[in-house]
Amino acid sequence: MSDSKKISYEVIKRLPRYYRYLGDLRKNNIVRISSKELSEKMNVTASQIRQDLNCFGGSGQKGYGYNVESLYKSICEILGLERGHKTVIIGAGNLGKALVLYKSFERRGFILTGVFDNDEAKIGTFIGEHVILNINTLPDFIAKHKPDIGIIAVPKEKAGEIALLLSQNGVKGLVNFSYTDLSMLKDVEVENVHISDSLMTLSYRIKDK
Amino acid sequence: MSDSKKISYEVIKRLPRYYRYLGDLRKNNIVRISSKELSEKMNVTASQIRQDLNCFGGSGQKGYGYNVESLYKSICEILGLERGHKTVIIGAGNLGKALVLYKSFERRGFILTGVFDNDEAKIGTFIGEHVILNINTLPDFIAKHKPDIGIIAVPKEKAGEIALLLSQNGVKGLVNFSYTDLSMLKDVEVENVHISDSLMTLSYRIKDK
DNA sequence: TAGATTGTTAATCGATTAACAATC
DNA sequence: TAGATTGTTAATCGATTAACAATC
Repeated sequence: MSDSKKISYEVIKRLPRYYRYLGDLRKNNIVRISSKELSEKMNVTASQIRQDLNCFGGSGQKGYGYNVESLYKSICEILGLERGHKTVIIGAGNLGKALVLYKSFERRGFILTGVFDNDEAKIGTFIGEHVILNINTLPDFIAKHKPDIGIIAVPKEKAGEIALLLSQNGVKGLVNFSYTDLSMLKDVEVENVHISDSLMTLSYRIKDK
Repeated sequence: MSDSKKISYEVIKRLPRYYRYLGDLRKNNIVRISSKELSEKMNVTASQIRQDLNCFGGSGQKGYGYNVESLYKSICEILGLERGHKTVIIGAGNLGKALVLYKSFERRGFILTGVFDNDEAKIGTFIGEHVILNINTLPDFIAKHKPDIGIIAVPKEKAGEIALLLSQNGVKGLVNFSYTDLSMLKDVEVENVHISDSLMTLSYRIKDK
């Protein structure tokens, strides 16, 4: 019941992975699982699993393990996925387009409410069922629709400015795909997805092979 | 000079970020920088920077700091970026298409040599200048062109099979975009880019705002 | 009841930070 | 020389793992 301990970022980053594995178990109609069994599937220690899950109050049962369905639902709730976050995507280039068309976000409770660009040639055209809106109308749009999350898929030169615009208008979180850091911002949480960084890290790891 | 200490994954993951900041400094014709100045820009401790950079033998100079150009080049070499890794992209869906058209990879030394799909309707058509090849021809292609890195942008049901195919044919590293883990594989390094996970983590972080 | 498995405390391990002698 | 700043050792902090009493 104590939600008071601070949960480390390390733990939070692992939650989506637990959620994924539990989702699979659930689909396969598996009703219960022990930390030991799950640890073997996920290739982590059982001890870590018990520690992690205990950050959110005992969802297991001694001598039995964890109920898959109820643990799945708990994690969903802890992550705040049941709220149906509204998102906007800024940037209708190649990546932006791919993100608009990526249906899986919606399946996980993220609802795309608007797509924006500053290119006159693109504004008014469609990506799937989404019309591309003028970036100038973003403040009004946010005031009206109150999206939580902004997804930034613009060139790095524009990213800071867009991030500021979003946060100043009340967007709470950003996913940043541009090749720059947006960590200087107050009042907004930022998750960076730097695909280039992953490639570089991989490059290092395959050096001696 | 001692390359013998083991470098932790934590440090390796930070290298691309150093590389990015040094690249910016370099573009602005800044010649030298101290760990203190860099720490302020990057919002980390100077101590961490010195520790990190020292994993690879002293590239700094006491009383002076670090030479931007030479440190930039060192990190480039440490990451193995100067080798010009050949890549293949598997999956010509929305994400695959965006990745093919994403020119920045090439700028950072990753050379796209082939794009593959299993959809007859797509095979033979072009994305930019790249023709989509039949997935069945992948083993021959790898034997001939020897790509290092495979980028997996297929639905999760196919990902395991594709990963196995790539690794069995000698590809050394994988970047996995599909919503599943590919960590069970031997003989191949895997970097996961789970965009959904970032959204979920963000969802948690904005809960109380 | 006996067996299983959690929740949780204690021990270990590793990463980060602080401190400072070495030296440019 | 005096000042600056590294490389590196030592101290601290936090995360992971081990252990086990509690209990279903």
